[in-house]
Amino acid sequence: MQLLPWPRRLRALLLSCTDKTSIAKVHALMILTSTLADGSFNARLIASYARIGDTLSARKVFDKLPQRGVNAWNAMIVAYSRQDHPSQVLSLYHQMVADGVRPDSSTFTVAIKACASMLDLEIGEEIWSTAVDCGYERDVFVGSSVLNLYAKSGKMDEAVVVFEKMPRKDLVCWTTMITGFVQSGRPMEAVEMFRGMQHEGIEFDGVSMTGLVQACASLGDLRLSLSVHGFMIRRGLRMDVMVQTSLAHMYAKNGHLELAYRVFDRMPYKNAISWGALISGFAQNGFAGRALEMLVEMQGSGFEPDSACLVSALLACSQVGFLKWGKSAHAFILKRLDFDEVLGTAVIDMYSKCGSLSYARALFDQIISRDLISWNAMITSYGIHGHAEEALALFLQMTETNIKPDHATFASLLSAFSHAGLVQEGQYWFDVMVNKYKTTPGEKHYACMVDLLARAGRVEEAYELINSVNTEPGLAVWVALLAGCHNHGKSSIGEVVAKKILDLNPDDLGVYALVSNFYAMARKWDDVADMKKMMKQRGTKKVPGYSLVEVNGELHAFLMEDMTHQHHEDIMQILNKLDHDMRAIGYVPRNEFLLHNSKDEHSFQQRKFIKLL
DNA sequence: CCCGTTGCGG
Repeated sequence: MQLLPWPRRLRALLLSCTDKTSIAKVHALMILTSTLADGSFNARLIASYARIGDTLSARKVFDKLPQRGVNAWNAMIVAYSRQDHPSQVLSLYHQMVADGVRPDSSTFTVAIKACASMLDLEIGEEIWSTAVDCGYERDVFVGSSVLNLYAKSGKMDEAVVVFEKMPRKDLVCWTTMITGFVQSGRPMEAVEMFRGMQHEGIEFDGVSMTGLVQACASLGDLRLSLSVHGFMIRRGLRMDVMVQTSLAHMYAKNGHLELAYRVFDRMPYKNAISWGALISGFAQNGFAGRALEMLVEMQGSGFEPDSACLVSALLACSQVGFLKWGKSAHAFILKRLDFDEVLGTAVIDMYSKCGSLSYARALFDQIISRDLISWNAMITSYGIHGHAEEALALFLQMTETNIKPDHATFASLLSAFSHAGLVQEGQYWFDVMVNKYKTTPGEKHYACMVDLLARAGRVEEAYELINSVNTEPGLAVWVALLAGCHNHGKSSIGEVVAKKILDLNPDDLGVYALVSNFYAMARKWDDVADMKKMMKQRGTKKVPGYSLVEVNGELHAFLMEDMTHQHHEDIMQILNKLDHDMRAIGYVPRNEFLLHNSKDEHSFQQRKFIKLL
């Protein structure tokens, strides 16, 4: 065997080390031979410790070095970056600059990546400008890192400026732009970027394809999705877990659950995220039972659900008011997972939607990590349950934190006032929102205000409010106004509004029921007949509304004219008694809301639904 | 030669 000269043997030895003891032996050898003083070798030793995840030993070597070259600094910085410690990366970067060591391409790349992961645009831009001063403006690595910094900060227009100035754009640069556009909610531009990359003759890989698939997912265009899927099969792309999971999610998110399941079922290797893609798909498309079933199946297959899976499961429980399962999901989280903002908010939302407002509030007060959406969820909960004073109290408490209310916060607050019928308060806070918080009111806010005024019978004022806005209001606003017209006998405005609603051609049966009831109130019998006809046509295509009640951990579903419940007789008896008692204290039922159509088909679909649970 | 892009959730 031919002996290599000492330094080269050391390098080969270090590369072959896979555990701490063998690295320590080479380390000792380096001390003996004084090789540690060599800037390129001490960096390799640090990198070796870092590669096996032993950042602490790497740091010990680093700290003991008599003088540190750029490679030693880089090795240590990369070690922290690998361990996902961006703040350590930045602190070392600053120390290095203070020590008078000139950073290189690798240093800038990793330092800017650290800023991107901490969403610190300001420091990132500062480092970028230092990099430009040091002559790295045209560097692909530094450049792609900067693209990612802008992308993660939601500044895609700035990213485009940098991107277009880059003399050489490689696969990673294009991919960063594609995923950046997707994450900024601009999927169309992501698709255009992919086309641009193809046009430049740069071959795609699994990562860039994942970006394109995510773009398809958020566009929700089935034809595009299918053609992209076909394209990757034709081009023989190696399908790894990530690509397949993103494909399954693309179909699942847009309600094509059979297609999603087909992709999922054929995956040779699955992980918790793949399961999560399917569970969220079922939950978000109203298949609560299937979502929960999959969570159980997942555990049966030996996978530990992660926090995203539980968020979807909680959403499923919220939708059907399944408190028993929601509670066990909560218990699972306490036992196995850490509460973050998302998970905490999902549990709060579940308790609230399952009727346990006090549990929701107790949890809200208890969890440490609360962000904007957590506050919004809690304020919404009070609003839904009709507690406008509590909603306002919470809002005021929120203004004392450093979390700033956004458009959704005000939408929740205004909706709380509208549910409670507090007109003056609603108007006051609408004014505060516009003038103090400089929040431009959107569709939702106008819908709340119109609802608020219309419920109070101030239909003309509501109508004026709509007309004072430049943009054409959407369905929700008109519906709120028409409900007011119906309840307060305002025929003339109502007729205009009803026509607006019908022009929008909504696919919600309840909306047609409202229009029909309005016409009945206005004694427009021909229009009532038209509405009934239209509802009958559309009604057969839609699953009807139903109520779910949980008793002792079991869900019971109820829908019109369905007599399949095992305690049907008893329930009817109690309902009749309640109806009698209510009438006795002055309740007048509003029968015009009742619909009678295609009961047999509905009952059948309902039974199918119950089976899924 | 190292460094940059990477799938599910409120």
